[in-house]
Amino acid sequence: MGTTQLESVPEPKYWHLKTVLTEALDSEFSVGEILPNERDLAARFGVARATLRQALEQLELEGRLQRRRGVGTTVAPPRVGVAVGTEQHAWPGAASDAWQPVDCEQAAPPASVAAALETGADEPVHTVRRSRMSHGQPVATELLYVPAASVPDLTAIDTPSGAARARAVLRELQHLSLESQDRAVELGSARADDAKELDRLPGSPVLVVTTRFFAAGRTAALSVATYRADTCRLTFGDSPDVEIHHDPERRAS
Amino acid sequence: MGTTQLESVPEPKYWHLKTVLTEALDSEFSVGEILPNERDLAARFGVARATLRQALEQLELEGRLQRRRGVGTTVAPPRVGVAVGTEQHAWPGAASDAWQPVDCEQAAPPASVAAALETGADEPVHTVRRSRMSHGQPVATELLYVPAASVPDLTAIDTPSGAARARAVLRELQHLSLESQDRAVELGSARADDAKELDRLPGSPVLVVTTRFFAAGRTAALSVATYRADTCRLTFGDSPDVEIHHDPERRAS
DNA sequence: GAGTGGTCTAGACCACCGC
DNA sequence: CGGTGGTCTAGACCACTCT
Repeated sequence: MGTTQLESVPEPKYWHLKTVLTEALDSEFSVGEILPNERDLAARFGVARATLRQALEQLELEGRLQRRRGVGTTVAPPRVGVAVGTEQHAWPGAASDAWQPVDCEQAAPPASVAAALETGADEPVHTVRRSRMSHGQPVATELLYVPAASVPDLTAIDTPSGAARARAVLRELQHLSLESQDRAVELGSARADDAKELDRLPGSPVLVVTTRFFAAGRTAALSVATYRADTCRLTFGDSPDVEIHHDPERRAS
Repeated sequence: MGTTQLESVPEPKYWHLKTVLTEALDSEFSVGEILPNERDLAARFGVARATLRQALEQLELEGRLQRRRGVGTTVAPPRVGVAVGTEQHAWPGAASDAWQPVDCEQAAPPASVAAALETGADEPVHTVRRSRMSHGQPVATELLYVPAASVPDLTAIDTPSGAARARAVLRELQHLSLESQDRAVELGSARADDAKELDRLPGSPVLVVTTRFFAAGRTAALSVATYRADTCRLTFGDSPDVEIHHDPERRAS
């Protein structure tokens, strides 16, 4: 008797808040517009600031909002499509692949990288840093690991430093014939240095694209690219210029 | 004078906590082991429970931990590689593509889907639900939108319902010749129904893979697949069986 | 300096699981 | 039922940006 519990599954406040805010964003706000600050918003919805923030966090994760400390919260533009699968059967650095060489150092790679390269822990590896821009904003950073054995003609003498050295490594790489490659995408959180370069806070969600390049029966290079998950949609198709804008958090059909 | 601020950039507590916990996971714990509960852990580290949870949340996002309400926190196994790019030039449903038909209904799709299908809002669309398992665990759910025009021989009469109807739609799809396809990956948060099927809470981070199938100069089908971001690594390469286990949050080199 | 988002606290209660 | 993680509160202070 009595307890006709139609409210048996009360959805969390932050979830409901997110729904309300999503609808407001769709109907009442335009891209770039700044929202009221968190204290005001929380008061307006009658919740604690922490609860409001939980909703904002998810909306930022979904690419709907952009928050910047000291500035405010703004409505984010639709995610940019970033082509990741077009350079099939081409070495990194070939014919302008949207990446910009930044730096290069020869050092022992992390253990996980050494394992993937199937190389000894003592074998020297060139570590090339590159970055990628889109619409004037940095969208990705990359660490490209190239075993010294893959670029035998490159001596320590004739490689100056910094970007020039990075370009030299990439140039040497073109001499090998690429047999195949291998890609994987997973979710990660930004390291401190990547976060700085991507203009985000450490720990921000990122899409990590790991690519292995095979040549001469070996893993000739390994690329670990870190894309901003909030602003990027990685495209793999034959026509990378399309814009779908599918809502990652869509309402029930 | 005095203030020789070598501590000028104090890293947040939760960040430091995460580092400590990561190292502990690497050295002192094995897969499947259960951690102390959050209240004990927080007390042990001398922080508030909310602060500890912030660290745990990131570790779960990175696939290092698995938390389940009412049960506890356990050390997660390495992410499973899930092949996403092998069915090149093949229709969904062809020759066992790891997906299992669940359901099918004929309804008006969300606006964003209708736009991607370049179909009128009034044109009927078959919506096939499928799910994907790996290692006995559900890893993905999919909504496959097939405009009625793509499967003209399928009448409402001879399609029973549920999984059988889903299979019928997939079977009819094979009659078209697939011209090309298009893929995109982005971060999203799980809808309530997807979350339930993936054994996660609503809002959990997911990788949304949107695939468009082209035939006869049209978009003949649209697939929106939702993968658990904490447990999955999407693989696109020619050899999907490899295991890299690259640490998404790796320490400085 | 004023205003923003980011971090942190010490509590409370709830929803869920397994015994 | 007891124990777990999930939600929520009402504060406080900090780091940052802009003016």
